[in-house]
Amino acid sequence: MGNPKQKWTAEEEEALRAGIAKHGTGKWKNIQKDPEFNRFLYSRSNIDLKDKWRNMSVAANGQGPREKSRTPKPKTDSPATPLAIQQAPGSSPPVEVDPVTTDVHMDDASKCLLDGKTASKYNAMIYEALSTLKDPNGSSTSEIVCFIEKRHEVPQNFRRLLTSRLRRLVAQEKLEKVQNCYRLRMDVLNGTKGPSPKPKEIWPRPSIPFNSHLGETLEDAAVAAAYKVAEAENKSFVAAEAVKEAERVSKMAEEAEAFLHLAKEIYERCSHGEVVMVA
DNA sequence: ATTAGGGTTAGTG
DNA sequence: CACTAACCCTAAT
Repeated sequence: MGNPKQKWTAEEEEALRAGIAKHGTGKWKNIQKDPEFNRFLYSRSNIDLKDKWRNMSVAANGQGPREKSRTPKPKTDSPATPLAIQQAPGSSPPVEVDPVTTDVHMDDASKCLLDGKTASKYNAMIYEALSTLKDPNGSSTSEIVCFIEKRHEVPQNFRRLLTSRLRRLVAQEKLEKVQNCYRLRMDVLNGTKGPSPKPKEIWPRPSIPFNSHLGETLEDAAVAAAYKVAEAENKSFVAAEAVKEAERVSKMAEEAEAFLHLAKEIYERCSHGEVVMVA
């Protein structure tokens, strides 16, 4: 009972970030066991780390906090490469195809236990409700609950389940949330759920809580070095991204200039009375 | 043994 | 009451 809820401290969060920078996402146990991160994370389980990272990711994803516009959509790195950072941008499919998008078939009889299929079932109900209600501004939780209750038998705590589901679907970019209302996303509806709005894969700020007094012991020094390496790796990754962006912008500039040139030429000719056809 | 992801609950506004 | 963050459960690997 003396265990209400242990809020994550900033130090723990930083340790987690640093741990991910060093070991990669998905290596929760490694991070947790790492003697140095363990100094901060000893009271957290690998599952706690995973959950926390998920929370941080979601917060950075949706319309959460304005500050954190980072989009760490981490994909497990290949087990063959112990190197920390080696993620190819555009290689992770954060939104997988949902097989129940249009399936609204559900017999009341098929209500068993809350197995893995429950989620899809609820998803289907939600899609059914939203696609029937067709409210351009979205439908509120209550409206959705009402709709579903009329058509299906639902458990007592359904509202809770539903809000949880809705939240998840929003996080998965399958639904849009405006105000307190939810609606289907166009790209999901059209089946154009292409690889599209894949946010850039930038790691969360790798700033690490360095101890100012480095090198007290050999171990400390080693740890400090590890931190440095992790940070450097992160920086190089971010730098690489920046270079790509710069190249893209410069290309755009080139194109714009060419366009301007063309416009000038046309203007020139027009002012000489020529008739210019533009394709 | 661990991880990923769905579900539950305490805490807050 | 709605929402979020921490915590729990379990299938899958």
